[in-house]
Amino acid sequence: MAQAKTEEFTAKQNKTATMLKSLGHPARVAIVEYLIRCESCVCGDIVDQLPLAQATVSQHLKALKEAGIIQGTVEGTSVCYCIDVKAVQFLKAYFITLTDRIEQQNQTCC
Amino acid sequence: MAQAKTEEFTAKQNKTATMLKSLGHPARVAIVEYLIRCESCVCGDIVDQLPLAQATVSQHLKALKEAGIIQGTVEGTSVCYCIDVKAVQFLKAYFITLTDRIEQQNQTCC
DNA sequence: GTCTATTATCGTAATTTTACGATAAATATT
DNA sequence: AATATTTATCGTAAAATTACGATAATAGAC
Repeated sequence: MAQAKTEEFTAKQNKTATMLKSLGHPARVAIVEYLIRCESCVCGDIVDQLPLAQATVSQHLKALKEAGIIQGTVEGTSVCYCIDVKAVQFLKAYFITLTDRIEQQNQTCC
Repeated sequence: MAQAKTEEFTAKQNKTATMLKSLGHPARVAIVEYLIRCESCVCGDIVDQLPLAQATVSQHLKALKEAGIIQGTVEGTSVCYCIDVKAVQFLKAYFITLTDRIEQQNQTCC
C-alpha cells in the first residue's frame, strides 16, 4: 500500500505536504531556482539547463505545476513557465510560523 | 530507473530537496507540527496522535531523522523526539531567499 | 498542405515509498 | 530470572517515482 492516508489529515497539512513533496527532488529545486533567476522561462531552455532528458524534465515540470508551484502559458510552439509567487510565499509563511512557534517556547522537553 | 541523479546537482540543492522531501507527506507534516506543540515528544504519544500503525509512524520518524529534521534521544524504554531547530531555520531562510529574489525582480517574463 | 520545432504523453524498467503485521531488541518492573 | 513495555526492524504487497526513448500533438514556417 503505497498510498498516503491523506483523508486522515487536515486540508492544510495535505496542501503543505503536496507542495513540499513537489520540491523534494533536486531537479525540481533546480528548476525553481532557475525560473527565479529567470534568464528564460521557456521550457526548452530549462531542458538545456538540466542534465536530464527532455521527457524527464517535462515530467518534473508537470509535477511542479500540479502542486501549484509553477504556471505554464503557451506562447506559440513553446511554453513559458514561471513561479507562482503565492505558493512560495505560502511556504515561506509556513516555515516562519514553525520557527516562531519553536522560539516562543524555549524547548521544554528533550 | 527510480533513482534521482543527485550527483548532477549542487550539494545545497540536494540538501534542500532531501529536507523538503522528508516533509512531503501529511503524516510527517503532522508529526513536526505535533512536536512543535510539544505536548509530549515521546514516540508512543506521537503514535497515539496519528491514524497510522506503530510501525508506520516509526518509519516516518526515521525518515524525518535521516533528513535531519528531528532528533531522537533514548529515555529509558522510550524515545523522546524533538525538532532540530536549525533545520527548520534553514528551510525558512531558503524560502525567504526565494521570495526576496522574486520580489526584487518584478517578473519580467510571463 | 508539408515540414520543422517544441512540448507532452505513452510505454517501460528499476527503484522507492507507504502501509501493516509480526517479530526482534532494549530497558523497566516484578 | 521472568515479564511487561516501548520502539525498531523485517518481510511483504501495492502503488508511486524516476528516468528514458519513442511517439503524439501543437503551432509556426515554407
